[in-house]
Amino acid sequence: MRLDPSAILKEHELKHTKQRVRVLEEIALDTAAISQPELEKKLGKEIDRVTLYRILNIYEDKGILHRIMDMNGTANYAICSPSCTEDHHHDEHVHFNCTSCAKIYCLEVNAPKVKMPAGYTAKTINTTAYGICEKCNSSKVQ
Amino acid sequence: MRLDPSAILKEHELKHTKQRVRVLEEIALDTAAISQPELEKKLGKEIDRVTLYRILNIYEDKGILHRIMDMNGTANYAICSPSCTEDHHHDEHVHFNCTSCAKIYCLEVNAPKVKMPAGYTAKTINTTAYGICEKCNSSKVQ
DNA sequence: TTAAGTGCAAAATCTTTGCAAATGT
DNA sequence: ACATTTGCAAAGATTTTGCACTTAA
Repeated sequence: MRLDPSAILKEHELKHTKQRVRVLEEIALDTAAISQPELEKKLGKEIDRVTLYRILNIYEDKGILHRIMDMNGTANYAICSPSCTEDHHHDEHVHFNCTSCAKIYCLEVNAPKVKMPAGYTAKTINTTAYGICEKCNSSKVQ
Repeated sequence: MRLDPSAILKEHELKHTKQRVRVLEEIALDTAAISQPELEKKLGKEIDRVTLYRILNIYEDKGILHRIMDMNGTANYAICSPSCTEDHHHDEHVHFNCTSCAKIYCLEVNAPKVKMPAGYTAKTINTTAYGICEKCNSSKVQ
């Protein structure tokens, strides 16, 4: 995964602080999206809870992270593809939400187009599959 | 929309109370899903906030309502199709979330199938389109 | 009659806001 | 040096829990 926290911050005209760098590092560790509670748990000693809220919000606004809500209404974050901008998130791939480990994966599969009924104009479409991920499937007790 | 609150309650072996009936009536008023805060606002004088939580949870467990999370992590509820059971919700149609009025519509369009990568087994797929709904489009100021 | 459901109070969480101190440019 | 960012405290909102009172069967 491409990741140079300093470059990303500079590119978006954000001040370079150790908290902001740590958040990006932590999120980049895994290809799956990470939930906010998980981030809190991992960074809780280094970063104040409120600061984490603010950093995640800024990152989402700037198009650095995209936010995926899971079934429970919990926010999950993943690094945006480089084509994401402040105005538009290109997260139109399929998400896979594992019902066993709760992780959300961004699959390399484009979301299929859907025909809208007359009068409805869709701007973005979000597709999320729920099931068992590869890791959980292979570690399954038979 | 099919709706006989008493019959639904009986069918699922739930006691018939006026609060439970009111919740079903209120949700059935609109074809769009209704958000929990909206329900609270409408029923707040008749039903305690805590009771509403409990009723909505039971209804979801029993397969009477299905819950759709919106972008903000707010729960929205719609009446399930009659084929929904306690074990499995058949809400595999497309949802349309209007970014103007915030309503969520259950469209009569089936969610397209998506091919999963090796190792991933999907149980259900959820597709949500974001955009402007028919009502908002037609009342739009030019 | 009695098991289940409701409402109220209160605890536990989660999220936002205000402000003084610390930090990056 | 100065504007921004952070951490803490506290307010606000949401969700859960416990328990006495009420209600449906």
